[in-house]
Amino acid sequence: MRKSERGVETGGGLRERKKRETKKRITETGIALFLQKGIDRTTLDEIAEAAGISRRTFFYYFASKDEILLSLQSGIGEMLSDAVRKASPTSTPIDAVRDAVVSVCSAIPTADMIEMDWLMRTSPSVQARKQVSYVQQEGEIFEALKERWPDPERSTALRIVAMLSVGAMRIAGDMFNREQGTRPMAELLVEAFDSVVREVRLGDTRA
Amino acid sequence: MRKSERGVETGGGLRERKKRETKKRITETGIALFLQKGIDRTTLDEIAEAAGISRRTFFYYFASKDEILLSLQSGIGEMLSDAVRKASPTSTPIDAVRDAVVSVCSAIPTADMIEMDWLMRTSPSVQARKQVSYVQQEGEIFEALKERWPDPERSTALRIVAMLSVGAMRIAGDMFNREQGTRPMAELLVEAFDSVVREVRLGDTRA
DNA sequence: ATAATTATCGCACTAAGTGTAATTTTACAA
DNA sequence: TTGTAAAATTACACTTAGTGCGATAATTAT
Repeated sequence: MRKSERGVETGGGLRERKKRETKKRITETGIALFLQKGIDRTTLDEIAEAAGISRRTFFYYFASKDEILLSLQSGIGEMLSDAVRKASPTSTPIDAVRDAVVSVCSAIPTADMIEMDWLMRTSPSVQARKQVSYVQQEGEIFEALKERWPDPERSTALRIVAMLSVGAMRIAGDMFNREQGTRPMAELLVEAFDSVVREVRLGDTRA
Repeated sequence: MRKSERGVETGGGLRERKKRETKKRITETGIALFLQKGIDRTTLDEIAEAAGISRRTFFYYFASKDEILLSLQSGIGEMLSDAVRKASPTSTPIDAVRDAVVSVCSAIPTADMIEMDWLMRTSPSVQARKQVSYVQQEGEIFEALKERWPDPERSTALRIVAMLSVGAMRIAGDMFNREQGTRPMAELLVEAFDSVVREVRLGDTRA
């Protein structure tokens, strides 16, 4: 009888589901507290208690407090790389990245983006790690581009494309913040990429 | 009589001189320990004891352990900006930055660079802060470029130049590390800037 | 000399993060 | 069903970074 009661649509076993739920609960309560009182004034004990776990268990899921935020941003890099790898062969590398970034970012609600953007800027340590993640993303984009356009002659050009792409993303992010999220990120991204491409005439890089 | 004994060539008062000496002593003993046992395995107590000060006094000079390293890198940004502001009006913006970076880096002994480079890569937190300093430098370079080429029409182009410059610096840094400091930084910088300019045809950006 | 700064220090405290070992929960097979 | 291996959760003690505060000693100015 227990057997029939036991998880009917348990997506991948009870254990993993619980784990996913716990991690999600920690993340959500953590972010909620961060938004309430700021990252620095939120202690791990508070997060643990609010999430109904012990202090020690927190470190079973995250290596540090900052990683709550970073865990949200992770996964985006992979989605981006995948999208780049599937890019149309007729497009320019930078257009491929642009389209990938736009499509990935479009899936994120603007409200969430504003919150994340605010949190990222409040704590210096998180801001520092964000920069690191930018560098990582640049590397991932570069690798994806190399797979899609495997001509070794163009390798340097592709690295520059990756650099400029991340640069455009940062420009768009700054605009988004400056305008308090009035305009959607996708729009700002297109603008930023366009201005970069225009200034640099990157269209020529192809073929 | 005391009056005549008192500081003859005290460069700016006894107090300031002592302070400078103490700060220098902390920095040097700190770096020495970092190189011996790594940043993470060096505690503040060890640094303080080796430098002959109390743990508390350390925080009178530095806000954190990492800042020992960062304090060395500080000042470079300013030198860079100054050099850019004094650039020849006939040169291309990116060439101005290139020359500035090369001249500033040429003043740093290769041995020191290898040490610093190694230290920066060992500790994650320091690495993160290094990325932040890159972003700051990009901003400073951008501001300097705008002063030198004040045409508002070109502002975006200058921001991209600043981005690409920092990118070239990072590329050169990676090469420097990969080659274990076999070739001088100045040479690698010239190469990196050249390849960036070549790929992107940045010469056209002028005029 | 005396008074005002300023550097140095000690102490107690908070909070992040780690090591270890015990305990509970889940998975799986006899 | 039950025993057992593996994984999740917890408690406890510990190290270390960093802060607040107040006392003390050294420098400087009057």
